Amino acid sequence: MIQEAHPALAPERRDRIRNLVREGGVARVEDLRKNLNVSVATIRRDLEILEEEGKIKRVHGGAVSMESRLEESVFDDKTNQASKQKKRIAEDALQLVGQGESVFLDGGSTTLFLARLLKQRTDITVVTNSVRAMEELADSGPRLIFTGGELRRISQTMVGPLSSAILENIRVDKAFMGTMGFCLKNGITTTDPNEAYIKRVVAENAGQVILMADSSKAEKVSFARVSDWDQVDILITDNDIPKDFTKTLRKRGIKVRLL
Amino acid sequence: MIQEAHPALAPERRDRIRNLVREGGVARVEDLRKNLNVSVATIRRDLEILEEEGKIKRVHGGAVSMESRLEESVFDDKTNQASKQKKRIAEDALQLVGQGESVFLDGGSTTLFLARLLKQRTDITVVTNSVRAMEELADSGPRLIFTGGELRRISQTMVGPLSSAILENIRVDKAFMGTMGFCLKNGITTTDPNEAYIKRVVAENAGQVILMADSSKAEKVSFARVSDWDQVDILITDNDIPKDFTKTLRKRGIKVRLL
DNA sequence: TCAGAAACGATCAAAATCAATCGAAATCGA
DNA sequence: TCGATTTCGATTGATTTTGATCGTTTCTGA
Repeated sequence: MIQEAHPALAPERRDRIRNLVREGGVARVEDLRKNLNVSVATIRRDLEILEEEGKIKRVHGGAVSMESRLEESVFDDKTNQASKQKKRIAEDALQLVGQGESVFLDGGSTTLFLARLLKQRTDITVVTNSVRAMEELADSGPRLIFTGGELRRISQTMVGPLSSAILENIRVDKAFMGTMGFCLKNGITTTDPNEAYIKRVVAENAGQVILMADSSKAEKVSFARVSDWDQVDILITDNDIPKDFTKTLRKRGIKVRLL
Repeated sequence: MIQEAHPALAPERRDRIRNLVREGGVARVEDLRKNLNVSVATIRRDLEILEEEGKIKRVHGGAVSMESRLEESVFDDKTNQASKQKKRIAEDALQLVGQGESVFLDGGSTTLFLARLLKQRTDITVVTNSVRAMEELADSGPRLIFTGGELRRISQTMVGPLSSAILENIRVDKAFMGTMGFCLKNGITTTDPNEAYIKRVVAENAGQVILMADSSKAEKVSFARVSDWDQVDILITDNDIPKDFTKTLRKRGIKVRLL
């Protein structure tokens, strides 16, 4: 084991605490102590400071993160089976992103996982209307273009006519989309007409449209229609999807990737 | 001991320190000493100088870079005198925001304070190109329109032609702007031409332009010219600004609010 | 509700780091 | 070359940070 030459500098240590708390959503004092190799007293003092700065909130036994709504999803994700599915889908989607390409990410938890994976890829350009995806990539990562527009708080995405103003001016190689529901008869549907409209505009200006949706979304129909299947090039989903569903789509010329 | 050809020249050494600190985000005195082969006293003196120049921030045991990520923690340093000033300016600016108005906030620490205060105001519309301001208002608060465009990471703002595409389509009652420098002769200046361009577009489409800048920015000239004084309607600054500066501006029809 | 366990805050002493000072060495200008 | 000035390194006392201890508070399960 490498003997730690010097203890970490105080701000450095606090930064690490902050990240640990944020990544896990919560962190115990004891875990932080082991992780950073300092006494609990130091951890407590640091937590006190971070609380004053509003970065975390102390609770008995540890601290919870106050930053980035983004992470709260990860929080209830850990145990959640569906999010493991989403993560696998995102990992598969990552392989479709070629060198130097430009990609669009819409707002949704599945594409958010993909955003996280794309952080390493500085060779590409990411276009998104998702606040969370942007936050994920704000510090470092690929070239980032944000659509702007009016904030729809419930989904943390940018929507409306102003958004499409930018979208109409750009063209992406691949558009990665989530959805609330997809079925053979009604195509792709989602909850909000504004969201649907944005997705439609993007799809029209994309080289390929890649739909990322786990099988729980299959045969679900939501309120607002996004598009028909002929707009979709690739569907990434999991094995629990009905066999004949896959067959029909493939017959229509859509590539289906099962995980 | 190895015969060092020449001990590094002082400015050369400081440059190396600055790079080491920036690369690592942080650096401890002891490591710098070993690295540069000088005494700790010298390192300390150098750090002192670099801190005065604003390149780094000293902390117990070393220094953290002001030119990167960890800057953020310094950013909302409550004890910092300059940020108190900025807060006061923001509080004054808040009083200028009328019922139901639409306002623009640019990217800068002063306007960020204002964003924080505007969180309570659900009656207004906020337009911004600042990621941080958006994050501040993402959860709740006023109607929020984000300009979009390409992310400029160093300032965490949206810039470029795509940004102006949206900006040209909207009109705000009041535009609140920060700046890097302002002087009587050269008007308003900032570091980046892209930023400057956005500010200029906004100013043209705003009912009133309100400049928020503490007195330390007075008579400073930066690289990129934003606009002349005739674009500005109100300047909010503090009492340390030279008397004749105020007088001249008022003569030119600009309202100056001193705090 | 109560008792044991865990976590907490306050306090103090040790260690690390810092600021101030002084003298030596290098540099500069005449 | 000489004196002045600046830069550097070493020493010392002051300050800050850290870890350990101990009494108190909070949580948990019976």
